[in-house]
Amino acid sequence: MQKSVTVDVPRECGECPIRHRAVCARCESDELLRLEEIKYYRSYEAGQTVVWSGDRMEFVGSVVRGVASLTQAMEDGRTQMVGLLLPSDFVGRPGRDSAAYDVVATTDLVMCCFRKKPFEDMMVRTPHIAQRLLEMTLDELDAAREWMLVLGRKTAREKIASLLSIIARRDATLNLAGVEGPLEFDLPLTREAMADYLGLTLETVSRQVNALKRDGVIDLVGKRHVIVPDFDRLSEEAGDDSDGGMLS
Amino acid sequence: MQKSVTVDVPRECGECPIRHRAVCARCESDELLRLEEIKYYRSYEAGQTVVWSGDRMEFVGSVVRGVASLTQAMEDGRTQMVGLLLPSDFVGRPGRDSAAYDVVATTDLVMCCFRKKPFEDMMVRTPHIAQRLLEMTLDELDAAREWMLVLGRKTAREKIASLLSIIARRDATLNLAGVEGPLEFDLPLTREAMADYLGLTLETVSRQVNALKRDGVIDLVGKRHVIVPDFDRLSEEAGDDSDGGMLS
DNA sequence: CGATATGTTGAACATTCTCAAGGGATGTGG
DNA sequence: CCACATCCCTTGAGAATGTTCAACATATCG
Repeated sequence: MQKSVTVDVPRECGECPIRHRAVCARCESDELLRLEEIKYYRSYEAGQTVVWSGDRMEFVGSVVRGVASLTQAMEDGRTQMVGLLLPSDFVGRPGRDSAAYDVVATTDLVMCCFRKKPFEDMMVRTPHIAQRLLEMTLDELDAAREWMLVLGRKTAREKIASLLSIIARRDATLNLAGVEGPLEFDLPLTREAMADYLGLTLETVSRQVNALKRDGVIDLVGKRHVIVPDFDRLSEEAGDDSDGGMLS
Repeated sequence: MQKSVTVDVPRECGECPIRHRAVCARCESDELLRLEEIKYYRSYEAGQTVVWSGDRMEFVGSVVRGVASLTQAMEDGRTQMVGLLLPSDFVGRPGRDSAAYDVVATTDLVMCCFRKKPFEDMMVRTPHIAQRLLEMTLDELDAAREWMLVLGRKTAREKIASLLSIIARRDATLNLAGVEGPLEFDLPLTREAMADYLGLTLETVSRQVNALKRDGVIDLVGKRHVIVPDFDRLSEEAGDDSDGGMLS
């Protein structure tokens, strides 16, 4: 069942693909050396649960490759995704020892982990880490508030367009491409996961995705590969300021 | 128009009512002295806007008394509240110079302010402030994620119950009362503000508040004073875990 | 007093949900 | 290689929750 996943991640932080965006972004080379001593990699298959809500958090870490989601569930099964973790995002909360949310790998996933205690010790002695973590947490808070607008006030169609717009934008920044010209990316989420992110049902997601396709806002190759011929058009459909609102 | 508001706030941080919960909570007495040098108080009347989204942020600070809200608006007027700031909550983001949200006083409000630059300088030299700010930001992020569940997955009735439950809880902790026995508090929000918080219309808020009253979940004195005879009952109506989920 | 802000209530309507059925694609065991 | 199960997705029809629009109530304030 447990397919072995090849972990071709550089041993040295200097060559790490998320070196300049992750929690270690501000570290000097001597600080990196100390991080290297305590870091280790873990891999997960798509669908695997990384941490269960309520469980003891043994480690914190960064997403290196792949996508993970934070979800919250009610007893009756209603589920809301509350975070979409892309490469360089941080998982875990220093100073808390049980997880508040389920963390699930939505694609194959590689994480750079630190056992919690050594990391907390390092945080105290390494202001660069705490500074960067504060900055990242503030960014996440902004993203969460952006989502609150999506969840509370947007229509189903706008919600879908918003999600596509965010993924497209993050994908573009990760690949160092601008948002000019056509964008193209793979959806890292099933229709159900999109529904959980957007506070919709998967049927509504399916209908609205296909409606956007019919209207030429997006094009689909298969079910998951999305082409955005005109990013501004997508932004309009998302109800965002025409002049690309600057998110993260 | 600008009614003068009496500012009877202690000049000394040692006597400040939010001393142990605000961004200064971890400061030593010498650090407090330096904060005292750069702090100043500002008062706002209910309804006044503290900062406009997009404006230059001249200061950051803490809510000392009263309630403020963070709201985000779309061009067509749809509005979503994304933060409810109660005493001890922090306003402003160090390292950013224009406000991302409208900040509005929903009741008369007293803030303890620091001009942004001196505060940022102090943050660099005073780890206790940065540490506390990180902690508070992580708490806010948790609260935002809790709200995402409310916005995305709860019914109108559950949304109202959730909001009342949160206000009741924060009010109780501020007054050092437990959540045992009947709770009582004033709603610091109009029906419209509640609607903006919950992603509803004000009509739906009105109907559901009165439905909760009809069903004996709450009692009302006037339109704004709420009595909660049984907090567990309210939590159930909110769709929360029966065993009071520990929020903040 | 009239003007304004806040809150309530009703009836028609719309968007989204629910329930149900079915369509590929992939994988597995016979 | 086929039969079958499973996963993911699509589509339809009816139901339901919440919205919209409108009227009215109540309180405060100048």
